Formats: sequence, structure tokens, C-alpha cells
Amino acid sequence: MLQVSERAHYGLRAMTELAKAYGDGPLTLNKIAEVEHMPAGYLEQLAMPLRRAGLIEGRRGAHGGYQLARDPASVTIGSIMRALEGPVAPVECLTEQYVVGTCEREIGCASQGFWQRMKLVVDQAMDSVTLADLCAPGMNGAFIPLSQITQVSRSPSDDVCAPVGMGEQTI
Amino acid sequence: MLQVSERAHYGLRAMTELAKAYGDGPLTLNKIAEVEHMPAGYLEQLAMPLRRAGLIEGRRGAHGGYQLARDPASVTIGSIMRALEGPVAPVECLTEQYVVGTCEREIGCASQGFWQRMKLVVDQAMDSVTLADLCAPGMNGAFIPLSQITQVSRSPSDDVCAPVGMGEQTI
DNA sequence: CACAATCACTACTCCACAAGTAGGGAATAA
DNA sequence: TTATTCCCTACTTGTGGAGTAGTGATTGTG
Repeated sequence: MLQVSERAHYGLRAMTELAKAYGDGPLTLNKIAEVEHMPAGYLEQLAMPLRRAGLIEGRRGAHGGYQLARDPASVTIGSIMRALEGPVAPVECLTEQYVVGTCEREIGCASQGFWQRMKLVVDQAMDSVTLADLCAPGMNGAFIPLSQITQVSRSPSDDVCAPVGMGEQTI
Repeated sequence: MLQVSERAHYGLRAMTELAKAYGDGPLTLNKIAEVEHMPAGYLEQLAMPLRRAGLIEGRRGAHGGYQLARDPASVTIGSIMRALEGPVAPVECLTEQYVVGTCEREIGCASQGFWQRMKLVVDQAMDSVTLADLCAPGMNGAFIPLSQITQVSRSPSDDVCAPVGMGEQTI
């Protein structure tokens, strides 16, 4: 569940490429697509919303390409994800277009608070990491198979649990 | 982005109905579907995985129906969501079926750590709330339009931010 | 200038999957 | 023995994600 789209995944990877090349002049979409093994034509569609969000700048013509509009340390993953996929909105009543009164459960809704918290937590997680963090040397080479992760996270099948705190942040 | 499926939404609402009726004998699917305005035939499909996950018990025949298998306070939202939609896995390398070596970016992947953290944070959020929490009297009648929520969460367009703590848990 | 390179934009196809429908058992109380 | 309800499988349908295609607009270079 909560799988991110290929679109967002491509977009994030493209942005990390641009972050790595920050300060070295523009990078062409073809180059990025080649390095990251993604269809160039599709990547082109992702560049548009990123540019409109003010995250990247395009330059046309020979020796053109894209480059980050800002320092990688000031570009959060959240801003990238929202540019590509819109705001986090697990349920309809948490979208921006939602008009109050549409949902007949609105009064006395038992779960809205939960989804609202979900949105908050996800936004915070995304906004607390920047492109610079992702490209930091220490991040690389640290692939962790799920078997080791589940010791930290909860196993999918054990259910009974009391509310837990956040724990220390390790990123 | 990160919209939950209608399936999960239906399932969660059905579970809250069962939680409210906990101890009062079984509730029929037709009754739940009627109260929550969802197609009964579809709800039937959701009951199966919930039963197999040990969350609810079915009883056939006249005066049959479903009831929670455990106290609502011991049923986390996470267990419900996972039963309906499988484990949280934003990217493929965080699924349980993932075989190490499939992703060619595995060595030196810049973003795996981020998605792993995302999964952790979501799992924790879901596992820190129970059906009893959702059905607590204080929860009801507290609908909050997004316009008020965004003062707490981050606005979609402001990006620069340092890592933030979790803050107090309010659910 | 001509031309190649590259972004910028729109429209279209294709297909997997979510959402919902249909129908036929099997168990159980009255 | 009948109505009721869960249990299970198979099918249909619509939508949106993923990707392709084609046509400008702009810009550096020979």
C-alpha cells in the first residue's frame, strides 16, 4: 500500500541527478534518461511541472538542458513530490478542492482526524529531507534489505500495540 | 498524492461500525453497507481478508453477521490497512517479495533510505491509533476543514526547512 | 544564415487494476 | 424446511498511470 507512482519515482531520481550536477551547467533530459534508465519522452512530461513549481530551469538550444533553480540543500523532497503528484491527501475531505458539506459523514466523522494526522506525518517526513541529504556521500552504498528494516519498523502481522512515540530521527 | 483506495476507506469505516457494536452481537454486512452507504457486494469482498487476518469473525445463518474478534482497543488501524492493502511499500525494493539484486540502482541508491523512513513513519502513525481511539466520544463532531489544517502542516509551496521533530501526538 | 540540438507543449494509445456486479454454494436459527 | 447470512469465484467496466508521437519555439555553432 501507499506505493508512489513511477512518475514520482522518476522525477525524484531525475532531481537527484540535477542535484549532483548542481553548479556544473545544465544537464539534458536525454542524458538524465540514459543514466537513470527511464524513457526520455516521459521524463519530458515530468520536467514541466517541476519547472512550473520553480524547482528547475530549462534552457533551450544547443548546450541547453535543465538545472536546479536553487541550492540542493533548499529543495525538500516534499516540494518535488507535491510538484509531481499534488498535495498529500489520503482522503477527499483533505484535498484543497474539497467543499465543506460534500461528505455526508462530515459531522461526527470518526476517521478524519486519523487521516489528517497521516497527512501531517507524511508531509513532515518529506519536508525534513532535502536533495542535498540524498546526495550526501554517506547516503550512498547503504542499501538495506527489508529483512533488516522490519526489525526497526513493525512486522506486518503483529497488531496489538500501544501508541508509540516517534523515536529518534536517523536521516 | 498518497490517496488511499476506496477499498481501504470502506474497510476502515466498516471496522469502526463493528467497533461501535462490539459486545452487542454480530452485525450483518447489509446493515453496515446501509449505514455507511457502500455497496454490500463489494463490502463482502473486504470482509474476507479482514477475517483471514483474524480481525473479525463471521457467523452464518439467521441472526448471523460479523463481529470484531478482539477488543477495539487492541486493533490498530495499521493492522486493518495492511490486511486490506498489504504492507506499506512506497517503492518496490521495500516490498517483501523483493529479491536483492533486482534493482540495478541498489548499490549506492540515494533514495532508498528516504523511502524506508517514509514507510517507518507511516507504519508508526497507523499502529499508534486503534479502533477504540476512533470511536472515542471525543473524536466525533470534530471535523476540521483543510484551511485550518494547513496552518499546522506545511503549506504546499514553502520548501526550505530543516529537519523537524515529531511534536506531541494529538490523537 | 542554416542547421542541429534541445526544451516546450499537446494529443493520443495502451493496459493494468480498482471498483463494482452476479451468482452459486454452505451453514444456521426459527 | 425455509429464510437468512456468510463464503467464494468469476466476470465486467471505467479510469488513470505509463508511455509514444509529433509539432513548434528557442538557441548556440559553423
